[in-house]
This record gives sequence, C-alpha cells and structure tokens, in this order.
Amino acid sequence: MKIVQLHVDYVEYEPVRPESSVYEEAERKKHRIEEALLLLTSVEKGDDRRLGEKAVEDAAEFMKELKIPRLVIYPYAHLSTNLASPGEALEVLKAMREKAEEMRLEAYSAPFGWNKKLSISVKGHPLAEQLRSYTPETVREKSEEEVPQALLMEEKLESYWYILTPDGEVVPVEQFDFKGHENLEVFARYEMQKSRAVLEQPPHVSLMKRLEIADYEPASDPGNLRWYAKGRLIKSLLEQYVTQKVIEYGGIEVETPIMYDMSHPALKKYLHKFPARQYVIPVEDKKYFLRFAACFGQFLIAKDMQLSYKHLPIWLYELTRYSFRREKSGELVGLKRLRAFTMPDVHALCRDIEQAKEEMKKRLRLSMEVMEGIGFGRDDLEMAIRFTKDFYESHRDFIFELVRMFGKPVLAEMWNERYFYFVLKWEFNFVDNQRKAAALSTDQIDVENARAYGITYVNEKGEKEYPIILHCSPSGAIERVIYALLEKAYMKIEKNEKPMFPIWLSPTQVRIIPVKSDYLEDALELMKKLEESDVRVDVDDRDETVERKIRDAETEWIPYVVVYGEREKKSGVLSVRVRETGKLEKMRVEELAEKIREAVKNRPFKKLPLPKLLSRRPSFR
RNA sequence: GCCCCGGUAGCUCAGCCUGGUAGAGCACUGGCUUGGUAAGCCAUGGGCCGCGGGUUCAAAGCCCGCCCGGGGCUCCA
Repeated sequence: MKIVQLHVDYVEYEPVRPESSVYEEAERKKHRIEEALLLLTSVEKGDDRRLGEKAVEDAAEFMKELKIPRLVIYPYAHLSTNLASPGEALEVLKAMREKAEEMRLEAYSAPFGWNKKLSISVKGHPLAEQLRSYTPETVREKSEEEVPQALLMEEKLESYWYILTPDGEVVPVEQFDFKGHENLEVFARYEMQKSRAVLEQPPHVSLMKRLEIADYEPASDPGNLRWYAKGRLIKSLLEQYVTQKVIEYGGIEVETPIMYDMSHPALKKYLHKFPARQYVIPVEDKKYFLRFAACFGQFLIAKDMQLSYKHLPIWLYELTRYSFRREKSGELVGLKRLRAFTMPDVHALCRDIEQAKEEMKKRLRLSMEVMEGIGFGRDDLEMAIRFTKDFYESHRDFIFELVRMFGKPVLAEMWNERYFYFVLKWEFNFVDNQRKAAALSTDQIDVENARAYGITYVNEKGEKEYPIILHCSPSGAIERVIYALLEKAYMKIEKNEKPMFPIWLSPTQVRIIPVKSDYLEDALELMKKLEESDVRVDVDDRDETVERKIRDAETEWIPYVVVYGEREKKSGVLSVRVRETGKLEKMRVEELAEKIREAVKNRPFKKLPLPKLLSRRPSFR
C-alpha cells in the first residue's frame, strides 16, 4: 500500500463517472473539506485489512501531534504499478473507514471506482507532504506496539465530577464544602487535574530498601522488583489474609496460566477494551501476552462451566502472582506502580443487574473488612464511584446505598457514554505524602465480557443467558498495600511519632536482648516458649552493647523488645519495651504472648523465615 | 514517550566547578570490651570513579557518544 499524505487547507473532489467494474454509490456533486489530513491511497496486491488499519492509526497519531481535526481517505490508483484487484482494494479501504470510525475520528471518504475531479491546497510546512509505504512486513514488525483502542479513547473521555454524600446529596465538586474532608479534597483535585509538580521522591521507596522489604532489580525489566525475606513475609501474609477473607465470603479459588495467545478470538476484543500495554512473548510463530489481570483465565474457565441460574451468584477467585502491565517507564514508582504485581481478583457471575447490585454490596463490605483487617482506618481511604449517565439515572438509589455503606462523602465521576466494558466502578484510594492518590480496592459491573467470551447460564425456562460479571479486588495490588502501609508509617515519622507495621505483619514481633552472653541460654529458652504460642521471635546475641541492640531493634520497628538479665531471671517477670506506647512494661511471658495473639486475631501467622540469632543473620544490602 | 537529575568501596555519599594519580560514615573482618533500654573503643581489608572515544605531559574531573538508574510530566482501566 502506498499513501501520499497531505496536510491540506482544503480538498475538493467531484465524482464524474464510474470508472471501474467495482464502484460505490456516490452523488455527482462537489465535496469540499477544509483543514484536513488527506490520504491519497493506492492498495497493492497482497495488502490486507490490517495494513489499512495500521495506516489509519499512523495518520491518527500524526493528526494528534499536529492537531489536525479531520481525515479524508481518498482512493488514488496512480501511486503503484502493482495494484490490487478492485474488490480487494475496496475491502482494505472499508477497513480504513471502519478503523477511523472506531477511533472516533472525523473522517470523510471519497467513493471508490469513480473518475473524480480533484483539487487540493497543500500547506507549506515541512511535514505537510509525506509518502508512506506499507507492506505486510511493516505491520508484523510494528504490531508489537499495538496500542489498545481503550488507551486512545481514554484521552477523549469527557467526565463530570461530583461529590455524593451519605445523606443523598449530589454536589458539583466546585461547590462542595470540604471542611472536615480535606483528604477527599486533595484526592478530588488530584483526580480532576491530574498534575502537580512535586520534587521529593516518595518516602516509601527508601523505607522499602532500608527495612529490607523490596528493592529494584537492575537485571530485570524496570518495575519487576526483588523481595527480601522480610518483604516476602509481609507480602505472603497479606496474600494469605485476602485469600482467606474471599474464601470466607464464598469465593472459589482457581489458578490460571500467566500467558495467552494474542490471536485467540475472545481475548482479542478484551485486549482492545482494556487500556494497558502488554509484555509480548514470541514463541515460534505465535505471540503470547502476559496476563495483566486474572480476567482471561477465569473467563475461559467460566465459559466451559455448566452454569444454571441456581448456581448464581458464583464467585471465582485467583490471586495473580504476577499480573503484568508494561507501564511506560516514567510511570513506575517504588511499590506504588509496577510492571509485575500481585493482584487478588474475584469475579462474580450474576444472573441480572439486580443480583449484581446485591453482590456488589457484599463485596464492598468484604473490601471494607479487608482494608480494616490489614490496618487501614476509614480516614486512610477515599472512595470514588464512576458510572455512565444512563446507569446513574436508572440506579440512583443503589449508588447512594454504596455511599452510605462507606459512610463518608465520595468523589463521583460521570461519563456521558460507556467507553469501557463496565457501567459502574468504585475504588478506595490512598492519598500519600506527595498528596498523590493510588487506587486500592475496587469493583466493577461488566456488561460486555460475558458475551465476548461466550459465558452463559441456563435460566428457568431452559434458555441460555449472558450473566453480568463483577470484577473485584478486595485489597488492590498487594505491593500497593505495602506502599500505603509504608507511606502511612512515614506520616507518623513526620508527626514525630514512632512508625510501625501492624503487629500481625511485623516480621519480628518480639526481639530478646540478653544483657550479657551468660543469659543467652535463658533467652533461647524464652524464645522457644514464645514460638510455641505462634509469635515471631529472635534473639540479639551479637557482641554489642544493650543500647546498641535496642537502637537496632527500634530502627527495625520491632513492636516488643525484651531485655533479659539478672533481674528477669530472678523475678520471672519480663521488662518489655512496647513500641506502640513507648513505655517499659513489666509482664509475664504468657501475657506478652496473649497481647500478640490478641493483635493478630483471625489473621494468618507464619514463622520468621530468617536465622533466629542475629549473629547469624546477614544484611541483604 | 518527553524533561530534569544521577552512576565514585557492600550501603549512603563527598571530591568534579578551578585536571596532578582516591576520601568519609556505616557495614564487613580481627582485637579489646560482659555492657540494663536509641550508636563503646582500636585496627585491617576493600575501588576498571557506568562504558567507549576525544582533548591534555597528565582525566573520576573537561568535551562527544552510548548504556543503566531515579524523579517529574503524561498516564493510572
């Protein structure tokens, strides 16, 4: 395919008479289009629809750069001596028109197969005239950079912003009184203008390194981190906790592949509806993409399931380690935004919208419980609800029910049209030290994918129907949860308070410091006792002063530090330095164990995956 | 992707502007020290100063190119 691309002040054409055996219907009148990008297009032998689509994509990019408002596709046979047959050529031209429409370009198209009178006025800048040449090879090479439609559409998306209150008010953001809701205001401004110059680096990055949680891995692709023992432990506990909660709520846990064939028909559509860039892996003559959510695997399972209305609602759950999104390199930050991340993802198949609404309420409750269980309070999170205008008009009460459940004013974004596959989504957002927001928990009502994947259930009448699908991550990405915990801890440092992890997540919960080496035996004994009641304990047996060991325990944010010496040996009562209160407290071993059991309550426990003796423990960095 | 900043010991960084052949603290190793609630003392070892080219008698430093990393912008379903 050869295209002469011209940036024109105007183009005028007038169909005179049909010239080819294949021609389109056309009016014999003069057409004039101003301020346009004109594509004089010759379709050659071997060209296919993909080439046409690619050409339109390139043109669209050019138009965006130069702010050219409209496109004219003009069949022009005189650029090649190797023309395709008229039938084939028309097919490719139609693909171009469809593509332009799909991309919501203002596009005009001259009729194929006519002898036309043509006059044009080309602009005088250096980029105004260009020859483009496409062969099947160009598409094969370039297609790795395929940009999903949704990414392009997103840029055109128009939103209206409101605050919804638990009392049922709808207030345009500009008119809302944010007194007492300062965090929501920061969040709303962040979402709406999405730009803010901040120079400092986010505090959680140096914390994640210093606390030996995670670190960048220069030998991998950026945004793929390495996890040290303490980080792995914390992450693993969070993973187990979310999974446990989802299963309590009736989730059915499955596991699915991490890579999928890009040419699989059902996946193809979803790839385009979902604004994310993929990692692509060529294997022999096929291309696979790494999953960027659990959706694919679960939908493919659901498609094969024998589902009756009696089974619904049904929840399918997977915790993806990992999901991959090839975010642009400049967007990656610490644990906040990664290219490989761990995402709990629970889908619900529902028979109709009413059932979907009921399920969504349960899942909101689940998400609230999970966030609270992890250690986030209501003040730490701001809720956003986004929906189409249609959905709002027919389900207003439901939306306010969600707001009431959350119990605080909520940021609402309304779209005039449905651009994505869902009609409503909500998220919890965390506002960090840079006053930037990151989404954690989320749920969506998907009205499109059941059809796209051929997922059906049988209703009372024995007919097949498409279910509504909900997509929920009760915690959001696990890495991002840790980011939020670290950012929250940093806020404490800023207030001159002692930062710490929730006790159930602290790698070492109790550090025992023998006053001198003579008490090491006793310390080990004490450690054994505490371990028997599921407490993570270690012993600082290094040849250092007590002060030094305490300082090190403090910088590790250890919640309970026990100094053990003559006094404790005699009395049998421990001196415990309690981080939360900053006080020294006397208590017996059993009381200490009980305090920790109480703090962990119903949440998972894992043993400390490190040498128990500090003298045997290497530093990771 | 664009803009900015950076790459010197395991880590954090100084030195670079104004060229003269490599520094500190912490960590590591050895020794002294048996210490009671946030850093005990001494000593030792450790460096292709990101890579390649250029200028110069001489380059960690100046110039050019490249690679890698980070931050900001944009984006964030």
